Amino acid sequence: MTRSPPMTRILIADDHDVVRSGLHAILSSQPGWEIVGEAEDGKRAVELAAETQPNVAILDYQLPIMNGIDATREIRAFHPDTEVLIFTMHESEPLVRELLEAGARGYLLKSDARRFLIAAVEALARHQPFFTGRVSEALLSAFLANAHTTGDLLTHRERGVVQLIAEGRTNKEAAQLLGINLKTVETHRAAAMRKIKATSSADLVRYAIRNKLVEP
Amino acid sequence: MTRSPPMTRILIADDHDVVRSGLHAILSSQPGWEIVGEAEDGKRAVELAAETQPNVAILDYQLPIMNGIDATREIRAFHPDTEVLIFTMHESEPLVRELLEAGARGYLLKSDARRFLIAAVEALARHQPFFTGRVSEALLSAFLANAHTTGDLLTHRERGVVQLIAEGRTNKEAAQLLGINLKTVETHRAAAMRKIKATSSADLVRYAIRNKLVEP
DNA sequence: TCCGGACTCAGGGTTACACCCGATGGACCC
DNA sequence: GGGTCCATCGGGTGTAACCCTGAGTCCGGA
Repeated sequence: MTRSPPMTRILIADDHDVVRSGLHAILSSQPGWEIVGEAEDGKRAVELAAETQPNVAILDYQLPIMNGIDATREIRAFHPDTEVLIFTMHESEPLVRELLEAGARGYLLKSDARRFLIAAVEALARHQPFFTGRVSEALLSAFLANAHTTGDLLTHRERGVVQLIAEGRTNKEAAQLLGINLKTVETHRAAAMRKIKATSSADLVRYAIRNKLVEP
Repeated sequence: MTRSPPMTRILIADDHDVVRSGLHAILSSQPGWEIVGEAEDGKRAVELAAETQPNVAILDYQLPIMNGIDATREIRAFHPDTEVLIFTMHESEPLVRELLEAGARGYLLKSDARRFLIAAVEALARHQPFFTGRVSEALLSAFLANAHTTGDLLTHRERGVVQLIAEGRTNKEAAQLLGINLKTVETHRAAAMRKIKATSSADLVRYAIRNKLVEP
């Protein structure tokens, strides 16, 4: 079943189907490239990555249910051979830091897609980093040199909980989606609210929007 | 040069080339449909509309240089036969009002693209309105009938309550600030959430941010 | 090897909110 | 002068959220 030139297997995750169509159209025209899955939220992306074992996973940063950072972490944890290309609208350096820490090795702005998408996937398939915008490999090496410049930001779990709450989920729903106990969600939520100095759920939602965890 | 079945001539304007690729892939597979131009900003969209005289212009709302509303106005002013389909990420009622006023007759959410794009273009090509999401033809006719009754979905009191809640106040605090009873606040809040179809406080906060009642 | 942080879960209590029912008074309008 | 909408207020009930404390596992760094 395997062919002599190894296929580049690609997974696409974006909540807008027109973007998925666009990526599909651009990528599938390349010889030797194959779209092995399309997901519309982060949770499904992780599942599909487990099923299809792609070489490159192209993830929108703003994904429902599970954001791009957490999805990257999950994918990289269980399938280190899968390289993750983050595909996003915005440029934010704290964001990039967290993404690199999570294991992403590519960062492509949507406005650069047509020019650099092919090159980005080629680079990732060779396990080389690829960046557009102000992000550069220098940032990567500088980042990897001095590790823990991350301030008192939220932990992975806390961020995931905050996102779900900001999307309108109740604590109980978040617990079900994350597969953990309600009490654990309450703990993470309280810790997050303490860290970001939020005194109400509305504060938490506004924080999530400012930090692009969810869309307004 | 003209063919017996009249072609549907389509103009695409979106600042993300991957979205343009997606639209192109979906639309050009339809028999009798032709993409006559692609623009990446609003100014270019107006120029291309003048050159190519499309039947349907698909405009992203968030366009560089000239936004979707102004582009719609220009296109409709000089080429009333060109119907405008607004293609956007978000749903915002004041936005829709302005767009309808500017002359757009279609409103399609990007998340609904694959399901409804074909139907939307078909409708527009027949000079019929098309909407997805909470927008409906009823809104259009009601809007065109009496401009000011749909003026604002929420009443003054409801909007004030929504704003305070989105700022992080509790119902009780809002009642004290407004000098009314807690039960009254609960009534207004419930009415507002019903009207804006919010099922959680987070939905309400995001609505308030979208409509600029509060800062993120 | 010890220590701290992250993640997990739990009990028990108080408060706030959601949802159901109801009502009154006033303004506007045909 | 009777709709219609808005704004105001109330009772009752159940659920969810919030607050505090404690405590176990696991992992990586000093």
